[in-house]
Amino acid sequence: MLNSHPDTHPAQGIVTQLRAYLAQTDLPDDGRLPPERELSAALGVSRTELRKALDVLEAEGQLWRHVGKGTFMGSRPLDTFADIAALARRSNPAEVMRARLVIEPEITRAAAFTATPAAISEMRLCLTRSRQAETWRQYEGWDTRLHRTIAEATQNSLLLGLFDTLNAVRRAVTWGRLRTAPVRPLPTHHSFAEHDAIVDAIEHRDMAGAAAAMRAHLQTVERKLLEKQMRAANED
Amino acid sequence: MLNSHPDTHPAQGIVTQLRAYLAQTDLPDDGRLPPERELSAALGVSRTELRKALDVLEAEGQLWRHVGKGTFMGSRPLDTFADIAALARRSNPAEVMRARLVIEPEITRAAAFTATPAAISEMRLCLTRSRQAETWRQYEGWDTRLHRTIAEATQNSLLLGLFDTLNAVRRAVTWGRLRTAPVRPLPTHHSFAEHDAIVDAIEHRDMAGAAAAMRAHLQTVERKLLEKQMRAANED
DNA sequence: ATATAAACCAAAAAGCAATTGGTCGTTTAC
DNA sequence: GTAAACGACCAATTGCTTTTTGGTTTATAT
Repeated sequence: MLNSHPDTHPAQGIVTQLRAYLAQTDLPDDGRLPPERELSAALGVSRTELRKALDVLEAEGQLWRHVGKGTFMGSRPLDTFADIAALARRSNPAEVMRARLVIEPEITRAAAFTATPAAISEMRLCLTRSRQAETWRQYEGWDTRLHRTIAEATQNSLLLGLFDTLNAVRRAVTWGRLRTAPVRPLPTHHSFAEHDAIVDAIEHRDMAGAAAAMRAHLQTVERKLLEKQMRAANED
Repeated sequence: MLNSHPDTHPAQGIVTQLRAYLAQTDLPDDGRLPPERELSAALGVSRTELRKALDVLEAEGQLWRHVGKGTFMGSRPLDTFADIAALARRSNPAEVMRARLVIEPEITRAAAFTATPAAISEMRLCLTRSRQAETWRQYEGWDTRLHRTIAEATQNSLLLGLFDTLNAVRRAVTWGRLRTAPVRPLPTHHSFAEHDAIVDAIEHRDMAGAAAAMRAHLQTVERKLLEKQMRAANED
């Protein structure tokens, strides 16, 4: 009825019409444009033709669509670059250790500012349990839980998420054969005193001290790891 | 006040009763045990007393609980927070800002140590382009790229991945209506000088200075954001 | 005093209806 | 005759409500 003269390719005209609409219309913050059914009615074209025009713009990369979600301007948001497996593949133990040295002291510093008494007593529990551990596996469990409790104490779910990601990559990265010995942790294990120092600093709201203690602890872990690596290399 | 009294008599019996129940009962695959209300009825004890017993077992690390989920045997599954959308849903602009303040200065510090001349000249390019930006969208593009170039300069793919995660969450979080104004960035925009200071410090291998400059920059951004929020609130 | 029962709370889950891009079949128009 | 238009349907997704669940508080009773 309306376009009684199909002189040119009709789709092309609808594309320009759609471009004009997008240029002059205020889109919401997320760049979402109206659903196809509404838009086709607003533009006075059929949904079929509108979809052809949208196909063109999508091929040009100017918008992206998804069933149930809608149609959005801009480029499709890259989903989950935080793929643990991919990260672990690209990374290596040395990088993980350096990343921990960058991230965890600052998380500890923040935790010293925000930790609740409940969080601190949970840290103390981890200290006690890790000392009572009969196997290295148990010890590692409490050690991991201590570090995560510190991250939780920041009361920042995003920081906690980043910590978890870091932790997941740490476990996923191949640490070669340098694994824990089957003997039980000795009471002179370096981490005990270092963990105590960290929690003490947090309890005293000593932000600088907490960060320094965590950094010192991780540096010790790094050194021990290198020594193990050396020994393993010499055994070959 | 906490555990001055061992109070072995009442709770201890329920703990053993609960242990016996857990030993003889077939739990589902996920290790979930009945809700407290059912379990207390089944064991013939009050919920208060059952909860005391559950507290003991939880402190021992034999089970974990979560509101809305339930109570489960074993150790709490370290929920892999790699999902950007889930993180964004749990987080908020204030958390994102705080997380940036915790993470990015240290990344900048590390970058000051490892940045190559090529990386530094790319940072300089971002500075120039951001000054030439005609729209806020363009400016944001170069600003984002500058920050990412700094993260790349750490030459640590894991740190870069964590930065990307942080950045993705930042974009995914709903910033409400406080969006960029449609005017072009003024030459007196605070970020210009601050960005310069960051890159200068990196170029001079001044790790402490680079971290401080980044922290100052982010604090300015935070302040400006709060001002915007205030203004938006007053307009309502 | 202490334990109990009940009520309430917020987080999480489960269920349900509405929305939305994608697809197919039939009808309509020129 | 051919292509557009229309309608119906589908599955993914969202938004909302209701239910469940651990955690907390309050009043009551023993």
